[in-house]
Amino acid sequence: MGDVLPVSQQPFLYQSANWVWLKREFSAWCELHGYQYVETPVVEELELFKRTSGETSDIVGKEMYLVKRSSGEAGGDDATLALRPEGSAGVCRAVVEHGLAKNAAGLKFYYIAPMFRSERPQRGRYRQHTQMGAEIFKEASAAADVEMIAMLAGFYNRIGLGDITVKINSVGDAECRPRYREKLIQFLEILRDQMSEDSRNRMHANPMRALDSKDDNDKRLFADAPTILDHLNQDCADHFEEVKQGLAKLGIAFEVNPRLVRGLDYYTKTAFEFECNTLDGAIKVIGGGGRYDGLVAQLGGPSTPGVGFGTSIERTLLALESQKIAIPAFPTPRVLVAYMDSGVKYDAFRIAEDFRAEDIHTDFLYQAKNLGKQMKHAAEQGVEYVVMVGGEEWERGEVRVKNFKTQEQSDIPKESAVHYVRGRMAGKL
RNA sequence: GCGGGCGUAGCUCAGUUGGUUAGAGCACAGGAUUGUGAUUCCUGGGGUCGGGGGUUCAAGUCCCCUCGCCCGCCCCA
Repeated sequence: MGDVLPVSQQPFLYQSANWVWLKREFSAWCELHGYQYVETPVVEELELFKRTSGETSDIVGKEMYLVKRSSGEAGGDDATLALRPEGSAGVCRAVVEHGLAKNAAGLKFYYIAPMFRSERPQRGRYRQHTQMGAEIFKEASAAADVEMIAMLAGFYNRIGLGDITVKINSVGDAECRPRYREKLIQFLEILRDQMSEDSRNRMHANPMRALDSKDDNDKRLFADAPTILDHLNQDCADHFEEVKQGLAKLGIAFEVNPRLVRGLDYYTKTAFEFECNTLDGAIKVIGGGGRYDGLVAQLGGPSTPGVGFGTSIERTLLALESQKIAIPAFPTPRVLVAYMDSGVKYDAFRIAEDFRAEDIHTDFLYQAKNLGKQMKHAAEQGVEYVVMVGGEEWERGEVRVKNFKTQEQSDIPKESAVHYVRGRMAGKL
């Protein structure tokens, strides 16, 4: 990502008002569903990600930023730490470390946090991206999967994003997936010499991903490949069935894609992705997630089911931009308190504080040479009222209040200026 | 990680076969206008020409390296 600044010439993606708004919307939506905020460190033990994401995954294999310990620390110069490439592993680690899975039921967490992957950056794909995610622990029921999908769909809907396609799949579990995997490798072996080099390299490390090849010839070759959905055991099949039925009952449209695979090895049963059709192919996926029933146990905790999702702020903003969805700008001041000369500057300052104490967004210039400058500033900021301090009326204990829209102005006792303006503003509504 | 394109003022860009002190528009600041903004006129501040090295009497311009952004892959969010 680049610098996120309150500058209107910045690209939409990097305007800070957009970020503030999106994060607030997400927090509010999660809290409405009973999720509570968590934060975990950016830097974790490298081993955590190796163990959870899978040694053969691209993320661990070539996209992780490695961090050396300081030379004074035990462990010396070895790069045994890493910048987190994804969010779930750290949250699971915290759940295990604090024994959270042992006592509370229905743990529901959300987070908004930067993730790091060492790749060649391009539009919609950054070395640092910010993920908004949620996780549910200790819930094996398919209803939890349904809530995750419904919640993310509801979030996009809440922020006005349309043209979203929900794709779901089941990737099986530790029992049925290896069986399918063997069968798939057998199928691919026969085509070995005809497939693309990329697919040949992938077929043993991650055969399910090979099926997802973009090569036209591969697509044709793999058309009749066995699918995971035909090889699920009873438990996984029942679970998937309930997810589909649950989504249907909630009126959430979805497509089943038996070739959908996620980039991390720890997923079990449900996997899902959200595509935004107004974005280009490569960056269409703006969010995704799935179930990870083995993850907590893998980290040394009690056997604890979990399901989660993540969505990228960057891609979500690109999606909002592609649909020309207006995001509220930062609020601008409604009142400017101006002063005639520096002798009354702090009197004006105090009056500005009176307005702010009444929750009226009020501006004040620290060093204004003359009233003209302050008027110009008021115009640029689009304020509704200017309160002028100084001159004859100030001697009488009054301030001059100017309605910037109508040009009308009148002198008001200084202690009732706030109530005067507030009354006018309220009357206008 | 692989292949390609682009980096000149805050922004959009110009800059000839290498040749004085790198320009324009917009934006910004000051003044005309010391109790009232939008027009106009005048003046001004701003640049490591992405960075480093090389060739040359001379480099924004040519060569090499590097960083950043963008595009296509791999992969992902």
